[in-house]
Amino acid sequence: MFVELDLQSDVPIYTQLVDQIVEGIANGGLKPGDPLPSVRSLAADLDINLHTVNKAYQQLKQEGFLQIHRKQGVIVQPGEMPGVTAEFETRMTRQLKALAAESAVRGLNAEQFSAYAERIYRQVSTTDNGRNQP
Amino acid sequence: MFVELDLQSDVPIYTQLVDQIVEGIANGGLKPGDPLPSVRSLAADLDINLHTVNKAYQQLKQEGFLQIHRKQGVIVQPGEMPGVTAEFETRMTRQLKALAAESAVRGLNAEQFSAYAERIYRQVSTTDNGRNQP
Amino acid sequence: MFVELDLQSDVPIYTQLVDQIVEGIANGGLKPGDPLPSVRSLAADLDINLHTVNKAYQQLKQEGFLQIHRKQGVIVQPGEMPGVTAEFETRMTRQLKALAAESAVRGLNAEQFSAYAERIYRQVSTTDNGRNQP
Amino acid sequence: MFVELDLQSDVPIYTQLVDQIVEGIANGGLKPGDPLPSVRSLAADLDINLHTVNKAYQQLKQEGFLQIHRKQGVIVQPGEMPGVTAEFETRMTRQLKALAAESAVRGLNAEQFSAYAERIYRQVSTTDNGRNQP
DNA sequence: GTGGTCTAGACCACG
DNA sequence: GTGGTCTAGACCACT
Repeated sequence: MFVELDLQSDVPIYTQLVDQIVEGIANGGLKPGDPLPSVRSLAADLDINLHTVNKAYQQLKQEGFLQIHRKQGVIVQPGEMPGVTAEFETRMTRQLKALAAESAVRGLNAEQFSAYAERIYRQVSTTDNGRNQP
Repeated sequence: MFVELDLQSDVPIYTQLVDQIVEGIANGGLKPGDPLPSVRSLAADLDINLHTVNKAYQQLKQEGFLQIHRKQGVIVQPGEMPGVTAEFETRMTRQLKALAAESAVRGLNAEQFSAYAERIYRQVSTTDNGRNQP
Repeated sequence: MFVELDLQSDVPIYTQLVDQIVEGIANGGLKPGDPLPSVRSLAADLDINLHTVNKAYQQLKQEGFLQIHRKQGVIVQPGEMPGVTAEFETRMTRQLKALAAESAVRGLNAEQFSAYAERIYRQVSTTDNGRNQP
Repeated sequence: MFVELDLQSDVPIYTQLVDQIVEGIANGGLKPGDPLPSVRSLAADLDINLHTVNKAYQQLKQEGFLQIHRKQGVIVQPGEMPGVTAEFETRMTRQLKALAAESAVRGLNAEQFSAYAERIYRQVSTTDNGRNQP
């Protein structure tokens, strides 16, 4: 598994898991329809609690990135991924606002900030999922 | 006071307070050397506990954005603000990574993402603090 | 628990706690990776408030001497301890300066002062942490 | 006046004042019998509160470093300075213990620690008051 | 059961 | 009147 957890981070483990699965989808490591490990096996692999993995999966299902079937197990949402929802936009705006403000105070200008954001994006999403072309 | 809190949010109150004060500095509403309300008066204003305000102030002091004096109370760091530290870069990278990945999955491309970031920056930092020019 | 507090002292309880935990690390009573009591149990043991214990733990975490995990609780920083930082040097210099000056006025000469310092050091750091050898 | 205060330090102003006067005595800038500014004039000079200066003077008088006369004003203790009292030894031991422990944890060995202490001593007490000879 | 957060109310040191 | 410290008690997120 490609997941790396930092158990001593202040970021909850299930959140780290969510983030890394989303990253996996973004960089093409996980493609629509791909299977994910079962809750039990992933928990065993990562040596964390079942509930923690389950919570991450449930959140990803709730947001439409995963499907959870009783028999087949867990798979990456086949077909269309959810687009930019109002909820996501609110969340992203709130977080970017805080980052942008702190960046500004620390001396980064608008260009530097957006260039930084773009660089991170390109690191995270090296491969293309086929619909993010200009 | 210009602070608006969302007591229902899952973002801790003291974090919201920290963010909004940083925003205040970024947009010029708070200038270096400006006084901030005492913990007691701000707590009363916002109808929250003084310890919550204190926690926010302490964090901002710790990061070098505020100074806390015995008698004069709390003021915005006069002179130079702290620059881009390693901790800040780590934190910003981690958060941007998650946002960028989710944005990519939801269909935003690199240009859209960085343009969004830049737009937020310009909203937050309308006035200029004098050193963020190209 | 090896902690002894003087509730009458003008030294804050959380500071005494911080000092004694650092001492514990210095004399080998606490080794890297060792667990510390939970805030609640230590507070109960010492008959003080859990917030006071928490404040001490947070400060030690902040300085890099402890790690605070979600579930496992609190452990002594495994691996490398933080070295001599600029802040520490500033703090130590300030305190030693005051002590040295008063010692001089009270009739101790340089050799006596440094011998006293060395004696205290050897009392405090009886065992060896493996890297303080000449 | 040779006093320099850091108003944004967490060290109380009166303590800084006490320390600097003791330093003045240690380095010979202030000799036994020398007059000190009146409470009023020193407070005016340093732009601090009368009470603050008074508190520092009272503490120094209490410890036997100053004499305060109604008419003549304040003078450095003429004749013999107080020696090493039990109270001072307790205080010095407590502070050195904490410093030594933290130094040990941060990787300084006994020699480095005592050498550091000696170096500070010699900075502070360049001139000799005539009785600190070996 | 752990730490994280918040509240309420109190006393003290500082200036 | 200010922040610093401490207590008591509560709810919540995480595991």
